[in-house]
Amino acid sequence: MRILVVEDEIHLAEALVQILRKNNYTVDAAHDGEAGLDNALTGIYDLILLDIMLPKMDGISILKNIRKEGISTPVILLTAKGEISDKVTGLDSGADDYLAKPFATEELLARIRAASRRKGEVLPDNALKFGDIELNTATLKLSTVSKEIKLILKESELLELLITRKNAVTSKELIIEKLWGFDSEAEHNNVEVYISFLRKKLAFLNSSVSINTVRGVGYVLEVKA
Amino acid sequence: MRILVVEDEIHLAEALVQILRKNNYTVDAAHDGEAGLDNALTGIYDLILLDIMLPKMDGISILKNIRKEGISTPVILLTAKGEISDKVTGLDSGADDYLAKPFATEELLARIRAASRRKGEVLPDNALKFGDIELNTATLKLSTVSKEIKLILKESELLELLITRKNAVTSKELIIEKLWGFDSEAEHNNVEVYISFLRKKLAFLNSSVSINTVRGVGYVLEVKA
DNA sequence: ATGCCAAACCTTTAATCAACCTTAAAAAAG
DNA sequence: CTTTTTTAAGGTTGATTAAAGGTTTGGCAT
Repeated sequence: MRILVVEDEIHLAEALVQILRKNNYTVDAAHDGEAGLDNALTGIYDLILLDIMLPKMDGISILKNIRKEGISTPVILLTAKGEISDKVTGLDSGADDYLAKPFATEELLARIRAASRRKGEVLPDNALKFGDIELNTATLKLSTVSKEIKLILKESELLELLITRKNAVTSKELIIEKLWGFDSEAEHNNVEVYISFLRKKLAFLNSSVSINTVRGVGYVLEVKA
Repeated sequence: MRILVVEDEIHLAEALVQILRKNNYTVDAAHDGEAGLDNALTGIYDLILLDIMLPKMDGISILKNIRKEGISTPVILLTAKGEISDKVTGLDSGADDYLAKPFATEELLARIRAASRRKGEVLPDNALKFGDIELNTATLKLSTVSKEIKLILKESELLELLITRKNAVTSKELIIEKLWGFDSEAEHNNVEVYISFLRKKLAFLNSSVSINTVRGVGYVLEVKA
């Protein structure tokens, strides 16, 4: 269970990190909004503790941003005492919970347990989201809200790679290295075949996600308008 | 963007180098503390990944040393998992961030982006700017604030060359060498054709950037008033 | 200076070539 | 035997090259 703490007061941040580590969580900290957003966008976290007042980018903007990117990691907002409007805005923006500073350690831990429990009900582990699709790398099922289709292992691995690298163009060489191994005999055509398979399944799902070819460079995921 | 990796575990060091190169960073590696300090003191790096436990000289000493010399290159410390005291010491000594081993590739990249952004570098590594245009060499898209157009690979490579050499006149010979390779059969006319293609696309964008011909010498970018 | 010429350069298009796509079938794995 | 992976082949698309004709430039003779 990996937690991201986004808090600019170094003192409080360190305290949080220590408390959480002591309770067997893996913890990373970011001390301003931009760093927090960057970390959050990696999608590797199971929970985010997010201060609202932050340098460079406020917590609400971060929250909206990560939700827009399809990342559904539970977020607990840390609000200054009594800022009710903050709380409302936060929940509207996709927060799961809020916690007024100062707070008791036990309350924090309780809310974390609650948030992660809630998440477990909604989204299975190993689920990756991009646009309107969700890929479960454990069950190899690719789904939209209305449809679902089974992938085979290589298809899932390929799509997983493309989703985790959604901001970059992924070359066939990299794909071969990741799916077939460093010095395999696999040809470009192997990649093309699986790209073709995936496209067919995306079409079947009527997904707005498509795989874009950048000739001479590689492939990149795209959400059609 | 040039990164120095100081890490004594050859295996991890090599992995880091490969990952970073693949993400378009220029990377050098040092395998012990003294070599690391020497390299760091050159001041040519935009970022340093610094292991704490190193033969000959530990990472914290290196860090203090380069800060004492007035070098403000962002430093990300690589710490063994859970060594909080390391982290505190590290931050007190002038580190920008720390990363616990083992770490996810994406997290590493995110922290690098965050660190370089903090330093003032805003653009992703494969975005090049000149005048009112921005070229993304990964997606091959050329854009102004209002418009965007797709380039093909050779066009992008050519424009990239012109942008990186914006203060010099770039000869057709050099262009041929860079885009077609050392002893290719390519003619001057091949270059002229792609220059023509690029000019057409710049015109489409209504960009203030134009490609200036210096007769007998080569081409140079220019921003119209 | 003026006009002419040759060289350098520009632009467009058609043909060629390489990258990519798709499908089917063979081979391998389970 | 079924499912997955690999190989293979033909088709399609789009990039590259080559070629031709037009335009600009600068040198040079007048």
